[in-house]
Amino acid sequence: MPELPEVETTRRGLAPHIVGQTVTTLTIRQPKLRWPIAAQPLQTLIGKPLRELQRRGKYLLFSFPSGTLLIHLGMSGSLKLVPCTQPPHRHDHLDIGWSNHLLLRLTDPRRFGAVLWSEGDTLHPLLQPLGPEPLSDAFTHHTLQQAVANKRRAIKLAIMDNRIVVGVGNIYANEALFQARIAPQQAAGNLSSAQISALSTAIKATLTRAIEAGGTTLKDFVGGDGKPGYFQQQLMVYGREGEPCGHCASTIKKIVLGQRASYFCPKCQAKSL
DNA sequence: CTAAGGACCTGTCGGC
DNA sequence: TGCCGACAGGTCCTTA
Repeated sequence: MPELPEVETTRRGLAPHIVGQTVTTLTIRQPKLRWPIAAQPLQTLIGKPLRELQRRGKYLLFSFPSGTLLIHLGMSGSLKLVPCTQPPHRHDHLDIGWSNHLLLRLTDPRRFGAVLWSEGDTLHPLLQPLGPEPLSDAFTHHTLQQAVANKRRAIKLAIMDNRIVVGVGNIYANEALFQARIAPQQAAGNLSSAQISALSTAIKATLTRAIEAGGTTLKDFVGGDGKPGYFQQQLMVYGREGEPCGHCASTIKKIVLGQRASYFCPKCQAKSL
């Protein structure tokens, strides 16, 4: 589920309801996520106000006066606000209760997600190596060019590397490469500066479009089932092995790169060199 | 440095 | 209907 667009949609949906509210309760039902949820620092949040809700890559950052709570949704996580009387289901691992009587409920069947604490103003170690935000001015064709110069690894692996740019998951890596007409297995350092330019533009465009599509379900974050529908949007190649390309009608191919499914049009995204 | 593979989990789907 | 393997939107870590 959660690629950057969904995380951003989640942030926008939650923020108006909980920023400024005070934590009243904290319930950890299943601490075994990717890393164990540390109960001790979290319990000290009771009585504290949420100052801001921000996003860095796919991490949601809940800023409190004493530090920052980080939540990563992994492969299958989701957050929603529910009435404080709503009984939990099987995979509801964490509830944070607020002064407005809503519960922020973390659901994550596969438990690849994470709930972490960073004390005071310290940047959590997991955030330190992260590269630029794809939608910010810190990410340009120049920074991408520099990051991949002389690299032999496949360009798809490079753009999914958080140190080069954050938040580009498997779906959007495939889609952005299609838009930029670059084969996923191309050596990153061999791309022309025109190709790099097209790719950085495509990454921004693809993510922006997806966030806009996700924005249509913001109302569902309170009380509703909170399932954003942005992936209804037309995916040009992802999951379309064997289907005709929307541009040239060639058959979409699937290969595996870094153990992840990679889809591309062998004609539109022909390899060069 | 890079590449490759394993690890963490559950749910769903297709094939037999 | 039931069982089994393959696979899923993430990403860190170890090993070569």
